[in-house]
Amino acid sequence: MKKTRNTIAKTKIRDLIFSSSTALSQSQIQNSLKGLCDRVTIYRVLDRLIEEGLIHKIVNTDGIMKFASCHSCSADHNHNHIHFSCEKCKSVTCIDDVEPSYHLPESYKVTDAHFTLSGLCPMCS
Amino acid sequence: MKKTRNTIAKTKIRDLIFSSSTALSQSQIQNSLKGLCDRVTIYRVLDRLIEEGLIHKIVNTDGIMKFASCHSCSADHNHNHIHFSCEKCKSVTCIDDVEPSYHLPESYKVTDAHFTLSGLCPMCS
DNA sequence: CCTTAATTGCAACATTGTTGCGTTAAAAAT
DNA sequence: ATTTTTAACGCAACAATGTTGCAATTAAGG
Repeated sequence: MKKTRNTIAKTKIRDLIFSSSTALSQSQIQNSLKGLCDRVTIYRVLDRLIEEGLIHKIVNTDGIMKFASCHSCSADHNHNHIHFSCEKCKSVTCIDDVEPSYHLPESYKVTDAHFTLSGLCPMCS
Repeated sequence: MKKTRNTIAKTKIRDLIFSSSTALSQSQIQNSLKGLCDRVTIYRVLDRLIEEGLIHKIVNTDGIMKFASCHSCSADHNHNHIHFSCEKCKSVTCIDDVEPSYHLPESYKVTDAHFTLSGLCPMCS
């Protein structure tokens, strides 16, 4: 398999995501980095971090992708916890301690769950 | 409040969505209409249909918006049923008879649930 | 038929995300 | 310490989704 390198951009982006209490979008990361690297590089670093199992990708209710660290899902590495999306401040938060329950007809083969509740977060309500 | 008009485009788009077993994206609708109206018109008609409570909007796992009829949620008009997103044929289906259950800390004010399971639909598995 | 304002088409724009390619720079090999 | 390899980068260009402003059109009520 391919070797990966530890670059300045990768380290900075990883640290940003790991120190954030909410999931971050590419544009949020770009604003924090203040021109450290190109837009495209951020996308490519994010792809690599996902491949390495360090972060996971969440679709927000507005269709924008957000990225969060995998500290709670490192055990069996499932990302099937609930996410909360605030309609006011647009923050996306992983609710790590809540696992969703569901039931589907046998004919469906489920591989992933994407459960997001929207409303007002503790800060905005 | 504003009066709404029944135009050819609106009628056709409504019929399309209501006769479809899966949720449709703007581009899918555009392909079906074969130049009946402009791209922008489709977006505006969809907005109106949502406002009128005839259809609802679903974010697919890839971030693309899909639109489906509201036949099952007309009672108390909640769209909090489960959706299934097929990774192969990219179809999004409303699983009307399954309601998700969840539990969140009191500090969060939940107004909507967006629950999508992904994997393989009955046709693709 | 006439009026009015909801709806449309078109052009332009914003944002997110991707791809190709020549250059740069980690990190291993010498 | 220097060379080599190739992962990672910057830049330009592109694609797709979605939005906005404005002039022209047209549904629907009088």
